[in-house]
Amino acid sequence: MSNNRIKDLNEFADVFKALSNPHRLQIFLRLVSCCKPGTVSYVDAESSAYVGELGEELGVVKSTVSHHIKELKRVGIIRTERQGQRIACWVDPEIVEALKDFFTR
Amino acid sequence: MSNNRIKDLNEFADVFKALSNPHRLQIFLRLVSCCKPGTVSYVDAESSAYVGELGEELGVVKSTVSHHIKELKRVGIIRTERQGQRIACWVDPEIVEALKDFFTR
DNA sequence: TCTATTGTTCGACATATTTCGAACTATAGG
DNA sequence: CCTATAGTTCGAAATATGTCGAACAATAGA
Repeated sequence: MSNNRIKDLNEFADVFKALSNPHRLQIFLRLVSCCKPGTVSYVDAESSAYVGELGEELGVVKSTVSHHIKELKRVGIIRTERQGQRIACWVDPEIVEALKDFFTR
Repeated sequence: MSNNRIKDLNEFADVFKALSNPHRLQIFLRLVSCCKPGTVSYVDAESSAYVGELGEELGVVKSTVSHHIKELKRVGIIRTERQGQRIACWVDPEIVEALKDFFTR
């Protein structure tokens, strides 16, 4: 099925769209530091951030941050987990690998 | 100047935006095969394509292809050169390197 | 249970994007 | 000089995106 190719194409297009907004790209860069080998699935203060923090850093209101987080999550760039009152966010290391591979060939 | 960071950020955001449209991403993938070492700045039938060809492959009218090509060019993803009546297009190998580096760290 | 904190959802609005077709420009070849 | 081919520019229309503020939901702690 060459349908797979189209699916892949559109999925990558979606990922790039998610990264095409400066605020979302900033969120990505802020979070991506956790993707060193060894911290892969471990979430702590340095490898993740809370929605509120991200909003302050970006200078946008929380509803907008929430919207961006949702989009980044939808396309598989970040993962989230509730920790008490707050939601921790981190980049999925697999997507970074996939993107690296995408440009390596 | 940490202004550089913002400039970089917005430039990368622009590149991702250019790749976020499925038609433009298809053009990129169609052209990127030329980025093997050795064909770096050489434009020939296999490493480039003409605007008209790309349009047929995508199923969009030429004015739309022209628009997409212009955008891909604006952000530095592709380069073009007139060859007689036609315009040859190819991916700038440097941007592929930059993108690879972007996801490697 | 009441309150403060944190985040989500929703509606509204302004702006940007994608695409088309028509008109225009550039080049090659009689 | 005329004509065909290839591409660009422009204007219009439909759709998508980014952002805010208000209202709502979940959690922790007194």
